[in-house]
This record gives sequence, structure tokens and C-alpha cells, in this order.
Amino acid sequence: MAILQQRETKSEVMIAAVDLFYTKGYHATSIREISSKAGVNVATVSYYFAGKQGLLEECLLAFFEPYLDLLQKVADSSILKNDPTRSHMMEAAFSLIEFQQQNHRFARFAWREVTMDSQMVREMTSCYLRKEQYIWKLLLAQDIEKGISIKISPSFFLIQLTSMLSMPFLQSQTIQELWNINPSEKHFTREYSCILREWYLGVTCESAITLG
Amino acid sequence: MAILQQRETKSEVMIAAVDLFYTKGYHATSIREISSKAGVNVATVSYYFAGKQGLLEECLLAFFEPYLDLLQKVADSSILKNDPTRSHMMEAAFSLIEFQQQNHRFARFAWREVTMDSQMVREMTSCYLRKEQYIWKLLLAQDIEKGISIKISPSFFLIQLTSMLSMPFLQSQTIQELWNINPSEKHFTREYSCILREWYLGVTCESAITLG
Amino acid sequence: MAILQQRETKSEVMIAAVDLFYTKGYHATSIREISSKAGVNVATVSYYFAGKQGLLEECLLAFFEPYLDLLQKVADSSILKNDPTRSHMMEAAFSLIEFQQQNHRFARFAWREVTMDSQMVREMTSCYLRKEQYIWKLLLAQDIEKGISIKISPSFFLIQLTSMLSMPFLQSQTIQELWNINPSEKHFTREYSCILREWYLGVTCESAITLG
Amino acid sequence: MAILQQRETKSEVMIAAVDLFYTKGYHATSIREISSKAGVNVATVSYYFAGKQGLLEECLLAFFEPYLDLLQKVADSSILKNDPTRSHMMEAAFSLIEFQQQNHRFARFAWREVTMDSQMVREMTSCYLRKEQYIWKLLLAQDIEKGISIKISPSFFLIQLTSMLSMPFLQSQTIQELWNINPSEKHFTREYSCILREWYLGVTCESAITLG
DNA sequence: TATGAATGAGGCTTCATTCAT
DNA sequence: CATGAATGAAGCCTCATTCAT
Repeated sequence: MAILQQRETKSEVMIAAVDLFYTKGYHATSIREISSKAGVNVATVSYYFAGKQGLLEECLLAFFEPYLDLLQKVADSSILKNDPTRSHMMEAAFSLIEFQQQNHRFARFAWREVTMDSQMVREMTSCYLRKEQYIWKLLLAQDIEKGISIKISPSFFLIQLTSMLSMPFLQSQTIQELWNINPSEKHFTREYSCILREWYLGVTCESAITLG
Repeated sequence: MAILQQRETKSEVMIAAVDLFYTKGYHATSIREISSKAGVNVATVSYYFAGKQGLLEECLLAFFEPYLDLLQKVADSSILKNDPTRSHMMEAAFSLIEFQQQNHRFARFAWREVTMDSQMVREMTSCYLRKEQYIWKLLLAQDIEKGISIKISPSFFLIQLTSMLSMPFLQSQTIQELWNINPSEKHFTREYSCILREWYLGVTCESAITLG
Repeated sequence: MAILQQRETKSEVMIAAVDLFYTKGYHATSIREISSKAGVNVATVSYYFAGKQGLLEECLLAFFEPYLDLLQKVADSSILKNDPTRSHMMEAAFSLIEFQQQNHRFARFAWREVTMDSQMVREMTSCYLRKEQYIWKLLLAQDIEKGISIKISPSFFLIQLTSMLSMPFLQSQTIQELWNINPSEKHFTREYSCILREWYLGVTCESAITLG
Repeated sequence: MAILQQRETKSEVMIAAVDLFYTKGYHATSIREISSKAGVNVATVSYYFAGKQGLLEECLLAFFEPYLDLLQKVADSSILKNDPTRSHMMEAAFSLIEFQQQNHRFARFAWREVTMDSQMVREMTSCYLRKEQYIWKLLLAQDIEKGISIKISPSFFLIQLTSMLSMPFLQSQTIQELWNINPSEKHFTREYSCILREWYLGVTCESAITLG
């Protein structure tokens, strides 16, 4: 139970932190705000995360790790099943949209923070984004094997895809205000998958593949 | 000459500021860093911009104002010429890419800052982004009149277009590291216009229109 | 004991603050001076008092609250005893002189600060001085009931009395230099009570009342 | 005319300064506020007064010099006329009240500033207040010669008198709020002279002297 | 495990002043 | 005479952190 309590306190701090990072950004948020929002003492934050930077790292990991795990999982099962009638690439995309919608605060904050260039961010970029790229290339290769042909160059295709995955969360305010699409609402997943699908149909040639 | 000198000092401060904001973000940058980079006294910043926030505002305006002016100018001339063989929408897009490439630091910093939700940002969003949206809708309507038909819904089309305009600058590090496309280099304009064109061809039906 | 330690640090800061406020005035005193005089860190001041203004407020309260409490206490006991042979009004005056002599630094600083017109001062004035006036009027009415008759109008009487209570502390330097009466010395209480008594005898008609 | 213009600018600055000193005190007032209130450039203040402290000194002199001159003038004429039916002491008091009422802002600010103990204030005190004391003693001696007898000790008498002369201006807010006597209004002179007269009658024995 | 006291560093701003014009 | 640019110093405050408990 002691352990549980620790877990609880710790994750409450993280939730409060992400909430504030999401709104104001990492540097504009003080650990005093975080701790008071979480209802714990200021020292507790340093105690659990060894400083503010440690908290940031854990928060970023708490987003990127499951993000990559999910992508990996979809890729693995896709290889296992090897269903020729489905674009597992699109399936991965839909999953990631759903995951991000469920953690949209994490998503916005994480993608924004990756925009800065501190040493820590560069290290994370090197580690996670490369893995992500690797998996996408794999999935793309698989789709192509299945007979899907893309009208544009594979590089451009992947750039467009990956940026479409982060964009609505990163620029959520703009998106929401101008187009009335809100990544914080549940049905966003369905709506945005629709947009993705239309884009996909636009840039690929028709084939026997169905989009889940 | 006195005025000139003032202008010089002031714009040197702005240049230094944008450089640092671009790299580390607004809140992580201290005005001491800015002033020492600009080679002026700390107090000079507050003297010219009435505080750090004032500096931020002027920097944002220094990006969004010409950005919108450019878009407006292209829209105006497009209406004047009314050349049925050209997509003035794409021409606008190319111009904005070029403008942003020439001011890529401004661009990254501005789009990132728009990601935060402070009061000031919200006011700017209301003012500038709405105007931008309005012009795009106008241009789109014109293109459609000319006989271009888009395969996806107009809303989705504009969302994709506008996010493709900011994305490479906002996520420049990721883009560069993974795909070796560098928005800070001159030839990026050409390369990225290429990507845009392919996307455009993918989501529109063939027509007599040529893309400049 | 932790609480004790806190109290100690906090009150050491207050003592240092009043010492400096007394000498140079609130605005001319920096919290650096205060903290260094108190032997604590600069941040400690803001930690305990939430800023310089908070320190000022607590210092003023630390004077006006006991001041009013004392007046109230004398008034209460005066009503209880209802001794027809004593002017409880004068007794209250003597008590307040003694209290102020014991805290003459507080007194000078407080009365001087009340001289400024900031919002905070106005609020304090509204709160404390009105209560004080109310009690004086009560005491005066009681004295009159006992048969004391004042030669001058009650209003003028109270104005003279109250200003004689604060004057020697507020203008202590002048008083001391010119008349060699020093509010910081213990025997001032006796001396000044003498002055008060003479004044009182001058402006009231003789009666059976003795002045304590 | 050039000289006149200088005079005008200079005195406009002084008027603005006293206005602000009166309200917020010397240290809480910045020369930027003063200069902007006076409608001149910041540098002008340092130009005319050789710094902020110089401005303070001139403002204080601008009060104490005419104050003392007035007192001296009344004393001189009193000696000349030597009218046995008038208390020239009271006449001096009435004159000083009138003078202070006409310059009530100066008065409050000056008496308050004398409350601080900086080196400059001490020097001024030494110079002016001693002269004042000297004249009062002279006038008192004259009155006594005329047959007026005071019930209280001469020292106490002078202390009471001088403090009654500054008190209403120094503690004007309190006085005004509690007793509705306003030193900034013209008729205050008459009202307060009345209070003074009653006090005087209380502490002196009846005589043939009339109070103007 | 969790806290409150206390701190040193640094941040932003304001101030009074100077200097060239 | 009067000004605007620019500055160094200082002011207040907030921050992240540590330490004893």
C-alpha cells in the first residue's frame, strides 16, 4: 500500500505537470504551480523526479514510449497476419490518432517540446524518432509489396503522413478555432481518420485494399 | 540620423531575440542573453519594447504582418489578372513558403508560440489567423470557379494546405534529421514547393491549370 | 520548536524592518537592507510576508492592533468600574503614551506611513482610525456624564487629544532637538503625561476628578 | 523672455514634484513621473536641479524659507508696533496657518519629510527649526511682558503651539476623514484659527488682549 | 514517505543619470 | 534651453533546490 500511495502521488504530480506544460509550456510552468495543483508539497516533486528536468523527461517518455510501443505492436501483428487486403500502415495511423486523442495534452506538449533544441531533446529525437521512422519505412515497404502504388515519392509520402499525425495535436488551438475540429473530444478520432483516409486515397492508386 | 541609429539598435535587439526564441523558446530565453547577444545594455530591451512581453509581441507581429500582407497581395493580383490557366492558390502557397524560408527562424518561433495559450496569443490568433482563413477560402473559391475540382472536402483541403505551410518550419529539426530537408537552406523553397505540388496533384482532378 | 524557530526568524525580520522604516521610511528601505540586518536571506522576506508590501502591512498591523486593543481594554474596564472620581479618558491616554513609548519606533513609522495616501493606507485608516474615534467618543461621553465639563467644543477637544497622542512620536526628532524631550527614553512616559495633564486641566473645568 | 521660460519650466517641474511628493512621498516618486506630469523631458529635471535630491532640497526650501520669512516679518512688525492689546504670537500663528493652507501640499510633504532622518534633513532642521524656535521664544516673551500669563510651563506651551501648527497639514487625511476638517479648502484657515484660539484661551489667563 | 523552512541564483524591471545633439 | 538614446546600478520577486525532520 505504501508503494501504491507513492505511485498515486507520483502520477498525480505528472498529470498536473502535463496539464500545465500543455497550456503554458515547460519553461513557463513552475514546480510550485505543479505541486500546488497536485496538492502536494514543493519538495515532493524534486523528491520523486530529481528536479524539474527529470520531471520533463519522465513526462516526455510517458508519451513517446507508449507511442512507439503502439506503433511497434501494430507493425508486429501486421507482419504476423500479413493480410493482403488491408493497409496496415493506415491501421497504425488510426491507432496512433486514437492514442493521441486519448492523451491529447501529452501529445501537444510533447510535440511542441520536440520543437526546441536543447541537448535533452536532441537525444530523445535521436532515440525515438529514428525508431519511428524505421518502422514506418517497414510498413510502407509492406504495403507496396501488397500492390499499393503511391503517386508521390516515398519520402514525401512519409513526411506528409507523419506530420499529419502530429499536426492536429500540436496546432490544436488553431485547428479548433478555424475548422471546429477539436482533438480533445472523443469523436475527433473518427473525424480525423476520415481526413487521413481521404488524403491516402488521393495519393495512392486504387487497389483491392480496404481502409479499416 | 538619430532615428536611424535608434532603428538600428532596436532591430538588432529583435534579431538577437528571434535567434534565441527560435532555439530555446520564449520563456527559456532571458533578456540578459538577448541584450548581450545584441551587444546592448539589459535596460535597452525594456526601453524599446516596454518589457519582455512587448518584445515578444513585436517579434510575432514582425512575422505575421508581412505574412498576411504577402498573402493578401497575391490574392489581390490574382483577382486582377484572373488568369484561367493558373492556380493562384498554389502561387500563394509558393510565395509563403519562400517568405518563410527567408525568415525561417521567425517562422519556427512564431508557429511554436502560437501553440501556447496565453491571452496575447489568443488575441493574435483571432486577429491574424481568421484573416488568413478568409483569404484562403476566397482563393479556393476562385480556383473552383476556374474548373479545378478537389477530390476531398474543401475544409479538409484547406486544413491540409495550411498545416503543410507551417509544418516544415515548426518541426524543422525532425524534418531535417529524418528526411534531410532543411528549411534554413535556400533551395528548400524549390524542394518543398515540389512536395506541395505533388500533394496538390494528388488531391485535385486533372485540369488545364499549370502550377507555376 | 519548528514553529518557534519560524516565529523567531519572522519576528527578527519584522524588528529589523521597523528599525529601518523608522529611520528612513518604507520606500527608502530596501529588503536587502532589511534581510541583511536581520541576518537572513533576501528571499526569506518574501517567503514570510509575500513581498515588501506584505511586510509593511504586517508591521502596521503589529502597531495598530495592540494600540486599539489597549484602548478598547481601558474603555471596557472603565465601563465596568465606573469610578466617578477618575477620568478614564486620561487613563486611556496615559496607557497609549506608555505603549507607544515602549514601541516608539513602530509608532513613528506607523503614524508617518498613515500620512501617505496609498490604497492600503486608506483601507487601514478606514478600519482602525474609525474604531479609535468611536471609542474616544464613548469615553468622552462617559467623562461628561461624570460631571466633567470641557471649555471647548467636543470635536476640537478630541482633535487636540488624538493629535497630542501621536505628535511626539511622529515628530520625535524635532521635539527632541528643540525641547530635549526624547520619546525613546523610558521616563518620557512620565514627562509627557505631565504635559497632557496640564493641557487637560487647561481645557476642562475643575471637578472632583483626579488624574491618575 | 528666455529667462521667463526657464522660470516657467522650472516651476512647473516643482509644482508637479510637490504634488507627487505630497501624495506618495519623496522616495516613492520617480523623476519620470514628475517630468511626465510636468510635460517635460526626464533629463530636464536633472538639468535644472542637479539630480533628484537637489529637487527635494529646493522643494523643501520653497516651503521653509517663506514660512520662516513670514514668521520673521510678523515678529518684526510686532516689535515695531508693540500693541499692548494684541497677542502677536497668535497673530503669527494665524498667519502661518493661512500660509500653510495656501500651500497645503507643500506643508504636508515638508513636515513629513522632516520626519525622516537623513543627513540633509538634519541640516535643514538645524538651520530652520532653530530659527523658528528662537522667534517663538521672542514672541512669547513679548506676550508675557504684556501681561499675559500662561497656566502651563512655557516649554509645554510652545511644544503644543508648534505641533498644532503642523499637525493638521501633516495628518490631513486622518483629520479630514474623522473630523471633516479639510486643510485643502479655503475656509479651513478660519475654522482652524478658531480651534487655536480656544486652545489659547484654555491655557492662558484672561487678560485685556484680543485675538485677531 | 513527505514536508516546511530557508536559500542562492537569476529574472525582469525601474531608476536616476549622462551624453551627444 | 531642452531632449531622446542609452546605461549601470539597484530593486523586488520568483525559481528550483536542499536539508533537517
